[in-house]
Parts: sequence; C-alpha cells; structure tokens
Amino acid sequence: MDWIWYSRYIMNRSNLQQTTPAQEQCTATPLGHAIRLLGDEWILLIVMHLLPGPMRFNALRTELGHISSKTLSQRLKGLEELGFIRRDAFLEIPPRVEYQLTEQGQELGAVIEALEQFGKKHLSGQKPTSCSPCALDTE
Amino acid sequence: MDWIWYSRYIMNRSNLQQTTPAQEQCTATPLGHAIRLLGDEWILLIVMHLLPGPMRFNALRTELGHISSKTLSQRLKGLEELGFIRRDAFLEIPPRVEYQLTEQGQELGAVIEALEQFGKKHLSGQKPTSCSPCALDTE
DNA sequence: CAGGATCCGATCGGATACTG
DNA sequence: CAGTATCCGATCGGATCCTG
Repeated sequence: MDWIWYSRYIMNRSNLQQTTPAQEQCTATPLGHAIRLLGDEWILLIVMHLLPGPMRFNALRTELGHISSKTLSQRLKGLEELGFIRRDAFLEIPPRVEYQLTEQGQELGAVIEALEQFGKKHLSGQKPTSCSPCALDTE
Repeated sequence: MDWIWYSRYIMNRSNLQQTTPAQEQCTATPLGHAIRLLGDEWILLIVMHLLPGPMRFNALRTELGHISSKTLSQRLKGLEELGFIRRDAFLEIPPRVEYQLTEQGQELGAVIEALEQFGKKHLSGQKPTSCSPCALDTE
C-alpha cells in the first residue's frame, strides 16, 4: 500500500515550500513582536526582579543566579533600546549603575502577573517534561 | 590608576562563583516554570493559533509559516505532556489528527491577551532592535 | 497526511580575560 | 564595580529523507 502515499507525495511536492502566508503576521504584528520579545527566558526574569525597584548590575547577576555578564548586559541593552528600562550611571569610584523599569516596563508586570497566576494554577507540583530542557541542579 | 581595580579584583576573586542563591527560586517556582515554558517563541504562537478551535497538523504548519515538522511535533508533544493540548487521532485514510486546547490550555489565552495588550500599546510601530534577532524577510 | 530519524549549520550563551 | 571582547562547546532548529 506504499504507493498510495508515495504517489500523493510526488503529486503534491510541486508547490508546498513557496507559500509563506501568515509568517509575516506571526512576526510583524505587535503580538508577534511581543512574543519574540518574551521568547527569551532572561527578559522576563530580569523584569520580574526589577519590579520592586532599581537594581545594580551585579545585584541582578546575583539574583538571577548563573547568568553571565555578557548575557545580562546584552539583555539590559536591548531592553533599554526598547525603552522598557532606564540606565542611570553614576560616575563615581567605584562605578555605580542602576537599572529601573520605565512606565512602559512597569506594564510588563501585568504580563508577569498573568503568567504567575497561570503558573501557580497549573504548574505547581509538576516536573519538567520535554518542554523544559532545564538541566539545572536542584541540589 | 589601574592598580586600584586590579587590587580590588584580586581581593574579591576568592568567593564569588560559589553562591547560587536565588537560582532555584528562578527555576523551581511556578513562575519560573511558566517563564521557561513561554521562553519559547513557538509555544505561544501555537497556543495563539489554537485558541479559535481545533486544528490539524499541517494546518498549523501552514499558519505558523516556516516552522519545521520536527519543531512543531516537538512542541505539540511537550504541550500535550503538560496537559495543555489534546491530541485526537482518527485512524483513517488519509490520517487526520486534530489538536485542541484543554481547559488548562485555554487559560493561556489570558497570558496571550495580556501580551497582546502590551504589544499593541508599546510595540506597534517599532522596529526590531538587538533584542529581536529576527532575520525574516519581510518581502 | 502526520510524523520520526538524521544530518548539520547557525546561534546562543557560559567561561575567561581584560579594561576604565 | 560594570561592563566589553573573544573563544568555544552545547543546543536549537531547519532541510531532507523516510515510513505507515
């Protein structure tokens, strides 16, 4: 019975890879943009820790655990360019830089809250599955 | 003046990499779990497209644009294991499989809505920055 | 049609070293 | 302290081929 699938495959293989119909809808809309923004583990984590108030660079690093300075400064720069956080650098010895959420950034709190509600409701005692490739030691 | 920084560096380098204080808080809490779940671009996109109703495998592929079957089935399997979508397979010729959100999955709609509100509010006319490494052609 | 298996290039991100 | 630059291994995900 292989020929059934085979023939269909051959007949339909002509024009299948060309049409990219809703792809731009997935990436060009504000929602798509937002999804790609939050499609990064660190972004939300950073915003979450910034919600209570301003924080310094290394304080963030400590709170976030094992993030590298490269990754952190990357994300912070990105968030700053988007206007979601503000960077205040004090030219002192030793240097001090504080990051805090702008009004726009604060509104991400709503998303985080929704996320938290959801997490508490459905992900409480669950163990990671194939969705969570987290290999962190839980000592 | 290099010696200032240098000496401080040497003095503080002893115990800095050991303490992983809030790392387990970032990953073991429901919120952390949720963040890691949504820390994947596709997950939210899939859920979004599934909100209106059940959908078949290739329909999803078409809607999502350029996702590969491997990635899609991966995500679907993960979501199914978490209990957020249900997979109904009809053993016919040709095969038909429909995916739909469970009640738990529906509640992700709230998160998506929050995200959409935010996106429409702050990301409308914005161009991607370093936060969005999207290299998709916008033909 | 709905996937699984495999290959492999691109990307991400951690570790390290260095600077002001 | 607050980063930047570089290296490099691990991972992701797309392309391709294959099956029922």
